[in-house]
Amino acid sequence: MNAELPVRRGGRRRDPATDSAVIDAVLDMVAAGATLTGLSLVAIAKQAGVSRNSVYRRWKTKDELYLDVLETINRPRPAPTGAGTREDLAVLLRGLAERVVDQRASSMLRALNAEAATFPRLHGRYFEEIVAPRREAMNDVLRRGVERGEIRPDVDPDLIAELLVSPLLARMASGSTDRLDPERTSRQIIDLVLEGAGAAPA
Amino acid sequence: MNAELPVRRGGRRRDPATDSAVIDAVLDMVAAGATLTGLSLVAIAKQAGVSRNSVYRRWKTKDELYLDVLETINRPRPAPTGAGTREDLAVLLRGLAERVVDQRASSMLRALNAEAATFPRLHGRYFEEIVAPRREAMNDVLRRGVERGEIRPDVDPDLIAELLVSPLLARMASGSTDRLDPERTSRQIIDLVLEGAGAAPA
Amino acid sequence: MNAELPVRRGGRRRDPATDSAVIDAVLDMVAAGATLTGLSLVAIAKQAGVSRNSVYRRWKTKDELYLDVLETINRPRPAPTGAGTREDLAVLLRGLAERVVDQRASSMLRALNAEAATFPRLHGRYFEEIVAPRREAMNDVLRRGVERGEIRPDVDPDLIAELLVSPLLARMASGSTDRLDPERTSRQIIDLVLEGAGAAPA
Amino acid sequence: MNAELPVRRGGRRRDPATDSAVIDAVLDMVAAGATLTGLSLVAIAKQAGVSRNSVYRRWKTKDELYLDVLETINRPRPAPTGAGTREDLAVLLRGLAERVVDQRASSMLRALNAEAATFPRLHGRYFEEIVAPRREAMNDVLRRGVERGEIRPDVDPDLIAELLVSPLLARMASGSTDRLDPERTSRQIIDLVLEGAGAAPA
DNA sequence: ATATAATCGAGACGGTACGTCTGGTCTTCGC
DNA sequence: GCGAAGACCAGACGTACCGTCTCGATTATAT
Repeated sequence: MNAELPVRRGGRRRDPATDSAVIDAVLDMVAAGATLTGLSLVAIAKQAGVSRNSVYRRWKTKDELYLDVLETINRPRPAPTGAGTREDLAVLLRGLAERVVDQRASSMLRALNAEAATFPRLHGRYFEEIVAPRREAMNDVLRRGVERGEIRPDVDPDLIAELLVSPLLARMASGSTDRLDPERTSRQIIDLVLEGAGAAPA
Repeated sequence: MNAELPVRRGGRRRDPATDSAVIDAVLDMVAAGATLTGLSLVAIAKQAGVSRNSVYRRWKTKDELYLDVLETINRPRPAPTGAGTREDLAVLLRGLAERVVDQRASSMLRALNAEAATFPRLHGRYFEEIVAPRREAMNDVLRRGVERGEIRPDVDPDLIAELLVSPLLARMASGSTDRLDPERTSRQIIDLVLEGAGAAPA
Repeated sequence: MNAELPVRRGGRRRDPATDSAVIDAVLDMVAAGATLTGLSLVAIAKQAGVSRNSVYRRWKTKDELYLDVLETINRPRPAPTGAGTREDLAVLLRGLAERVVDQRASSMLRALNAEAATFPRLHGRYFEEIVAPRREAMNDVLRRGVERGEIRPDVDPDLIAELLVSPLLARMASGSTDRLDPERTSRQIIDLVLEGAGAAPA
Repeated sequence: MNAELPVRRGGRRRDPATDSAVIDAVLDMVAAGATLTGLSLVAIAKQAGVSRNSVYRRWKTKDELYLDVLETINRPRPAPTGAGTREDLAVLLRGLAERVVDQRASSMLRALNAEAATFPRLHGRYFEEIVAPRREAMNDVLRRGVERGEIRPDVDPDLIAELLVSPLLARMASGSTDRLDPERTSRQIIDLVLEGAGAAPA
């Protein structure tokens, strides 16, 4: 897990509980309002109930540590069933919504977005490993939707995708994830985007 | 502007250029990636080319200073013309998009959202003075749209509003405001939300 | 007093009490058994009741600080009256003995001798400014003694000097300065060195 | 040699080379300018090319280790021949001078004197086992000298002893043992102390 | 032969101290 | 009075080291 494992030639083993205690501490503190730059390995160690030494031994910089934290966040993404466009979109949006509802995960991601400039490597990794695959999956579903005749072929699919995920992303960014029921909200968004808000001209 | 003005009995006058230099410094540093908690009055003074003393004389805390910075951000909001729903929405969205494109303003707001927990007073003010009025205006337009028969009456208007503004808010949050043409993007969003992405059943 | 004084263009003045508090702290701690290498500016600051900052502002290294401490030790050396060899020697030895009796001074010098290798510059200064002049004075007195016919001309004067001062130096080195009466002990040493311990062959 | 040897029921034997390597390391480092408090078992282990474990297994504290080091220093003391006072004194002083010339031994003793307060037990042992017997021997010789009519009976023998040994002790304390020829210097000191530096009144 | 037992090097661990840096306050100077 | 310079205390940070504990490998004794 840690970037740089020394060659094992003997000596005491690292306590695996320390790793998770530290990562938990990071998530808790960020969820409590800390910024990524504001956090220090020292403060994290204190919160984790671990000696500074043990933290610095594992991660030289905050960057490396946050990478491992990100790894923890990156849960397996849901696979669309292929039953139908509406259902496939629901699977994807529900997956996103569930992450948004997870206070610790969404706080971490919000912080990462806000401080992307300070942690370019971290932000890049986040994009490649978390954002990109999900965006790709969404595109696949939309493409199949067009083939099936369920999605208008004359609209930029990227725009459709943006319309679908932005409400959830915006909530994550603003932290207003209180009254968010993943299942219900996903459905509502999909229905509205597919059918449109405009009144049918009689 | 400043919370506490001393009784003027003589002596040198405060240099008004100092005020704007400091506020500019804050906006520049936040746009450059600084967090609100991470900034210190000392660092700000250095960046503004002003003595620490001059900053502390004007603002006791970061909170007070940021309030004044926020004031600067809060440009007059555009008034819908009333010509038609589609046009009115375009006016509102264009106003939002223009703010999103402004690097310094959008960085400040992104930071404020990310650290809302740390600056509750500030965040409250931001909500009351910037978010609420615009949300109200949007609701007005949608209500009139329903009355005019241009907006479906069977859908929660809050959800429609959310769909309309979220793409721009999400871009602000993620900082990807590069290829954002306020006029064009606003139109695209409105069109898609009103007409829907689903193919009409033949 | 301190090596590097900044150009004064304004700003708060350094508190002179801090200087002496720190120097006192050093003397006290060394007298209490601390070694020169063992002492840290941090510990000294704590003992002096002063912030670390204030210490580091004045002295960059322990070396510089100890130089100033040494300055304090270097009290004016007594001048022989010229009345007679025995009396002149008494003046010099009494001066040395008094310094040996001073716990703080003698502890400092003992420490300095023990760690000469670690503080070569410091030890050099000590030798030049404290040891050398006194050694010179002793030589002058002995030379005059030879001229007056009060000191044997056939013995190396350096050896005589060494015999005179070593008992006091040895006591300083071993720290056994308890029962040392400067006046009485000086006399005894001089008497014995001049007259010899050997029984006159009848 | 080491305080606490485990009951032997099997297992690997301790490498005797380790003991001497460690003790050598201590003597070398002290001779190189280290203080007794400044040395740590860790640093000693590194210098000795031995694992920390092996050091701590043998000595719990620096105190215990230094005791063993002291043991090494304590070479057999020379026995006066009884041929004559002058010769007996020469034997004793030569023994002392030889120890003073030994860089490692004299550095160790100088350090021990400088830090006597920190290592009272160690210093006590040093006094009892090294200083006291030699001082006693010196007193014996002087007492016999008085009986033989070679030493003035009207002078405190302790003062005579002090005069004899102090030049060598002072050199040890100051580290100036370069140009010290044990044989020659001992003779010179004895001659001068016995015959005195004062010119015989014609 | 095969337990048993101690040594040894490597290294994790908590604790402590160090020197640096920065933040906010206070004090002095010059305009 | 204002702005600039800087002293001052408090506190955090990252590093380094110390003494202890834990582990695998090795080496010797005892069964």
